[in-house]
Amino acid sequence: MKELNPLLHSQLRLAVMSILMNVEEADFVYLKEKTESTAGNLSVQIDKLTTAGYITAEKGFVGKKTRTVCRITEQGRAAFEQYVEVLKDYLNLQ
Amino acid sequence: MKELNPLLHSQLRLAVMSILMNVEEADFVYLKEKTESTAGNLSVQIDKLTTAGYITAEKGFVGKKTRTVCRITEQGRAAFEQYVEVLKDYLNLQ
DNA sequence: ATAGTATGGTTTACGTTATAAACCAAATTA
DNA sequence: TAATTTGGTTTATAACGTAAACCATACTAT
Repeated sequence: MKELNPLLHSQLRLAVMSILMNVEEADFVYLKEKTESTAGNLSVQIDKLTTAGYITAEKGFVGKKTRTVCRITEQGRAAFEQYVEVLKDYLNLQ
Repeated sequence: MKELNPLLHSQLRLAVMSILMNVEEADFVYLKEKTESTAGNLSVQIDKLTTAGYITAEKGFVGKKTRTVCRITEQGRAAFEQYVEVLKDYLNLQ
């Protein structure tokens, strides 16, 4: 049985990646609402995904308010797809 | 997004459950080989699954050697299937 | 003006968890 | 009978997830 990428095998990080797989971009506030996570937890996990090169997080402004926009990278997309394939074995799917 | 049962969202415990979903029974040595885990780690995780009521672990003898035989319970089977359904959302499957 | 509150986060401290190392008893082999 | 193997359990540690505390700026009410 292959290893499950530990960076992705975490509920909140997986949720973030899952969302980013389906949208072009998502900001911090949206991710926080969708995942029902605390800001602190989300911040930490976004950092980890960013450091790994799985997502990008651009900090900008909309009017005078800060806004952090996240996007999945090609590397992140590949890692996610790979993770899904491995997980299918564990779940006895297809 | 629903919660991922934390008891199942662990590589080794998930591997054990996955195996036990497909066989009537499996002993400690077999699980250790299949999962490529250390005995200590496996022992701990089997305990947790047993305490949760997801598997049973019968300690017996074969000749003079001890042998721990594991089986999944109905509760464990249900929890696994439930976990798979929740996870499918995260993985964007079906 | 300024005190209070909301927004959009980051940093830090803590408890939990996974994991390996150390250990143990019994059986087998040299 | 000494050493090794087998089949595990217990314990110590490091990593991890999480929430609480915090910070800066913006907005609102007085």
